[in-house]
Amino acid sequence: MSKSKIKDTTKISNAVIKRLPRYRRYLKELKKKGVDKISSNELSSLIGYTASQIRQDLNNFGGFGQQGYGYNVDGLYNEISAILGLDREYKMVIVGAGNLGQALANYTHYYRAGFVVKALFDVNPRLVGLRINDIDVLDSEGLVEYVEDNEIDLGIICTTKDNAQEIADKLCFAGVKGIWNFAQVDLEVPNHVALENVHLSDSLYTLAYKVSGNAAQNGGAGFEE
Amino acid sequence: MSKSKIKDTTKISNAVIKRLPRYRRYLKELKKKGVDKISSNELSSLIGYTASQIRQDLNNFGGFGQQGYGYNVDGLYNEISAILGLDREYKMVIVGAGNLGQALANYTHYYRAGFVVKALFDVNPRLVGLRINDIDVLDSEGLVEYVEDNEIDLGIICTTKDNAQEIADKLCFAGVKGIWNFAQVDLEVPNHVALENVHLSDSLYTLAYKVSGNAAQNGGAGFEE
DNA sequence: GCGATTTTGTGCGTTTTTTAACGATACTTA
DNA sequence: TAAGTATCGTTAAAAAACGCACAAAATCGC
Ligand SMILES: NC(=O)c1ccc[n+]([C@@H]2O[C@H](COP(=O)([O-])OP(=O)(O)OC[C@H]3O[C@@H](n4cnc5c(N)ncnc54)[C@H](O)[C@@H]3O)[C@@H](O)[C@H]2O)c1
Ligand SMILES: NC(=O)c1ccc[n+]([C@@H]2O[C@H](COP(=O)([O-])OP(=O)(O)OC[C@H]3O[C@@H](n4cnc5c(N)ncnc54)[C@H](O)[C@@H]3O)[C@@H](O)[C@H]2O)c1
Repeated sequence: MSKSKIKDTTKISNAVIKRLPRYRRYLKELKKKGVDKISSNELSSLIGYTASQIRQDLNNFGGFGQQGYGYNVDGLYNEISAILGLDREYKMVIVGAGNLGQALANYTHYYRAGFVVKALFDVNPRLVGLRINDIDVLDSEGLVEYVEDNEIDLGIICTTKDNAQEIADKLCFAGVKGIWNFAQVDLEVPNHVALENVHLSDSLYTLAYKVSGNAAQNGGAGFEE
Repeated sequence: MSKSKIKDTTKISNAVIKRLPRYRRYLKELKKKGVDKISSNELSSLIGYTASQIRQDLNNFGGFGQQGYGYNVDGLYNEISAILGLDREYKMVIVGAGNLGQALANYTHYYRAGFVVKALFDVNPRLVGLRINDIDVLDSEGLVEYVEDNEIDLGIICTTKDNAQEIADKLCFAGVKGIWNFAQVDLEVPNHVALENVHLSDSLYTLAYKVSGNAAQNGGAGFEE
């Protein structure tokens, strides 16, 4: 499927990466609708990025399209999935079995996408021992050992912000490859560990800014980011 | 406090706005520690943005600092809070009282910050009638009327993606000023309604990208975004 | 099978964003 | 109070991101 042309994908800008999941979402919809092929122009009017940007984004990874034809929906979907690393399974633990930790554990879609929550961890003895969506809540004393023994790939931090750095340190020590952080704090992790923050409050405050008189109104079609 | 110099804040770039909540978080910490003043250089080594960028960002809104001194922590915190629109109260409803809707309703910090959840809405009769964190779960039949009657400012969408656009339409019709969307879909809203998306899956997939071999490693101190 | 048409991949100019440099200004201390 | 120092606000330069335009290549219709 992919051409033999070798691209250096080691320094793709963050802006490009952030758009990939969005491409994938639209391609998934198109697949579901039974659409076989799509041109950058058609994609553009769906997604809201310029056709030029779409072509340029995709070309960072390889020539997935064909002149005069466009892109094969199924093929492109698979390529992007592979680029994102979604063609494998990720073992995860959630640390902090409170509101958010439980909500994530109950969310079944990730499992289907290859993200498997193996265990939850908490310090609260009233939570330890529970089963949430068939996943055990374990005592966080055993976190490091569990992560090591079960070769956990990703740690999800859903504790209060005061404990987050400590948890992150433990997770990194135990060998996770990435951390998905929901605590409202910026964590320090070693270079070889990936970090993705979900700062919900920051997002809400951004919304407040847009709503309050200070901000310019969205002039366009409701796309952003 | 603020100088009389008039700035045109109607076309501040999104990149700047996204950094404001982060400035505010660090200033809050400094306040808590009893720090009175801070220079752009000191802030830089805390936050990880260049001192130059910090000064330029802040200058978009006014000259909050003083030469030879720096910035007054308390004053700057208040200025940024005001810019973000956090010096008022927002009335909110959550549509979709599932995992995520309940997690948000249970989260008490937003209340303190002026974001008050007035009601949850759901179609599921088994959820309607419940009280979550002292907030009623109402039948979503009455959504439009409730939003109109109670002058709700913001709608939070926590339903499945298939219903999200319909809910958004109702919320907009009923007069909300902004929508915080957690459904994995890009919504269309009128120009005068602000929209902020939290695409959790996109964030997770970005993490997968960074973890998978494709990505370049984070060369620095663990800061990003 | 061939010409008209479509559409990509890509070089290049433009815009946006970030970083650097520095004069102006206010603080600090002796 | 005045010299010296710290630090901002701002302008200029550099870098990054984006969009335009077009040649090359493949498709599609006849
Ligand atoms: N719930 C939300 O809507 C929301 C919104 C914005 C931000 N957040 C952030 O997400 C994080 C979690 O939020 P939440 O609402 O689930 O909080 P929560 O209080 O419901 O849950 C936190 C859980 O972490 C556990 N915990 C604390 N220290 C721990 C440790 N050292 N090891 C293991 N477990 C530990 C607690 O026992 C608790 O069960 C917080 O940092 C919060 O600021 C949540
Ligand atoms: N929970 C997570 O961890 C998670 C992660 C990523 C994305 N999301 C997204 O967030 C959204 C909510 O997730 P969730 O886990 O809370 O799902 P959920 O299924 O637990 O809750 C959805 C709720 O919405 C209600 N609902 C459906 N249609 C409605 C309508 N028309 N009006 C009012 N209520 C309606 C349902 O009855 C249900 O209670 C989904 O779009 C999901 O894709 C959730």
